[in-house]
Amino acid sequence: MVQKPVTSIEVAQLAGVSQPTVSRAFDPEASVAPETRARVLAAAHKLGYQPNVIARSLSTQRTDIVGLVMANLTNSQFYPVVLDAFTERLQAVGKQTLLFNAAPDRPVDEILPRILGYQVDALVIVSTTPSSEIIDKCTQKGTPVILFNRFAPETSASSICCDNVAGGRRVADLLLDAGHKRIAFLAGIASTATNTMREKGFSDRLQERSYGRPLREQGAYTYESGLAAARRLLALPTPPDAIFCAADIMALGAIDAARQAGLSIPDDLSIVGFDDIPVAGWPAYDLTTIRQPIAQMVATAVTLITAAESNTGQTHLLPGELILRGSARLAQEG
Amino acid sequence: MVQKPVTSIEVAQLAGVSQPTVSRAFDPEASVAPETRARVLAAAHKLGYQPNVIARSLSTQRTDIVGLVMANLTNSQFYPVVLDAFTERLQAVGKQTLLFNAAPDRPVDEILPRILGYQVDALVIVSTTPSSEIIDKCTQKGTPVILFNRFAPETSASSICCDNVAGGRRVADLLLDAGHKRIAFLAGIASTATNTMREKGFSDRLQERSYGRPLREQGAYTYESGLAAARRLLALPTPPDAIFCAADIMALGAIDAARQAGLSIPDDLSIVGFDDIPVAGWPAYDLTTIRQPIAQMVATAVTLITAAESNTGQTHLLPGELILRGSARLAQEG
DNA sequence: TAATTCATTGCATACGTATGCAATCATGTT
DNA sequence: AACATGATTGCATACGTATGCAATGAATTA
Repeated sequence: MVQKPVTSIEVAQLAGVSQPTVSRAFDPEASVAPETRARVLAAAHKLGYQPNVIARSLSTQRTDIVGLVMANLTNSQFYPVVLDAFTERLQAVGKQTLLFNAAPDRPVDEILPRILGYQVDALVIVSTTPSSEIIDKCTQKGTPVILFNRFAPETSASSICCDNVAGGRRVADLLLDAGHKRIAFLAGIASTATNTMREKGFSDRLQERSYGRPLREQGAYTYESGLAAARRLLALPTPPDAIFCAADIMALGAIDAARQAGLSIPDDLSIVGFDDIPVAGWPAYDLTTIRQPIAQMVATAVTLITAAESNTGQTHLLPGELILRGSARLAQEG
Repeated sequence: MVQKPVTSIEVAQLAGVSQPTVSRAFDPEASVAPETRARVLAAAHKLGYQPNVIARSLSTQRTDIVGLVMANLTNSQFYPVVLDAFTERLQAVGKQTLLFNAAPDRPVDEILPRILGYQVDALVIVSTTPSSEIIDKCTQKGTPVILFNRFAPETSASSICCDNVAGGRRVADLLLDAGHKRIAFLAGIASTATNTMREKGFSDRLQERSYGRPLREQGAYTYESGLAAARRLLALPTPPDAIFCAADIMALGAIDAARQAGLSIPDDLSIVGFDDIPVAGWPAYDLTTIRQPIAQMVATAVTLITAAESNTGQTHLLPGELILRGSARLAQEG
């Protein structure tokens, strides 16, 4: 038997107060006599009353819901970690996460209006870039847009990124310092900002140190694509002695490709990734990589969300950290 | 500059109709003259009007939001796949996902009331079991509760499970048929239903075929725990020649432990997992396992959610599928 | 003691949409 | 031609909570 929902009115009747007083009793800031509040809360508990957040939202014009748009949940092994961090941080500040799955084949622009219908307090978009028009539409409606690991320079959206350029440069130095002579870049999807920036930092630094252009193979941010691209590289007449992969998940594929080819890592081939997903630390892979500072990135995002002032259009660049493991040769000491 | 939100009233004025007519124009079932609807939709488009789902919910008593409580998002590699499937299926039927992170150290019971405040249409609880009291409280309030991969027999919650017992039995047959003589079970967290059922099916079938009790080591549904537990097993005076792991993620750790011990898989040691997470199919692991039918499980859950009648307390048991790969020896032919 | 201040509470109403009911009008029926 | 039928539409109101404002009463001050 479904009982009809308990409202603040019934609590008010039981406690012998008015409905607004019940409302105020649940607001820590409100001015309510201590014994009144106690009486109301007791009545609420007795009736099993739970404030209706939906109704409150209608009145306050705030939902405490953050829309989170995410693609690639399954394959990346990176975004589950991001999602975990987001939900936890948001819950900690009393906000909830409305999750939207951006199917890879459909443009984000289609689902954003639906999300706006839920009156989310903010919109975090991970690993996809909506059109500038739709971003500005959201902002005009008062919904701040935060891009995670993407850029949209000419828009009103804020961006939070790992410093991909610096990371790429750091890897270039690592490989050159170790004395590598045939260096390759295994690219992620070419149109993504993460790939562009990482490749740019990597190539620029190689050129600065007069190495020239690295070999290049195209991957697609999946294990399988990394495996296949690495095989192509290793089948070259003169295969590379070091591969920088635009993401860990592809680096894992590259490691397996190298092992299948009978190569020893890092003696025959150094492999470096980017992200530091959990598997990268497993002894089976022991992948040298650039760690994205997920905790700080998420913390920054949550700060932007909770900040009263609408700080739009900012870009926050957080430094990655080189994690030295066993998959890449190091410079000879002494 | 934040423009004030567009409401159905303004659309009505522009279209020259009443507010209720605007509301009806957005309801495909409602009786509205075609040209009226066209005029309203045109006005809505012109103003950038998007129905306020929150306000609608207050009126209809339905939010089209499904609460999804999830633990272990990061470590399992299994639940991201489930989450992906859920959000996609729910979006396909016009529902959204409000995601709650059940921190491992905090009981689910604490966050359920908060979720109820959002008036979710249904509550899906994955990989955690709330108390019976709180389940019944939800059901009484009209919120159906669906447990995913958990049981709560004496409650009003529905359960959707892979047939873990049958899966465990199937693995027992596989290992016995292959002629294994020293069989071990690497357990997940002992209090979970998944572990209990898998172990029960496995042990029962072993006994039915008069093998006796398997060796047993305790894991915790993480890679590291699988690695450590497998090491303990392999350090025994007479180590096992086959290990059934309660979850793939632990099986991966077990494989790495075996390799580090210099063992060859499956010649020296067969390893079988459960779940069929993406990594299980990678050539580096090539793990024989029982695949959980995630798509069907999620489809069943969504059917329960969308079904008009409140079908509570049912248990849906879906069969897993044995995926034969290279990590387990097979019976000799002929 | 009278005046002032402040805390507490209730009243009235707003938030944006959906829906039962009645009113209107066009169409078809006898 | 009078009437029945059915499709559209508007009116009034409900959904549950929050908040500006006024009213009340107690406490403080002169």
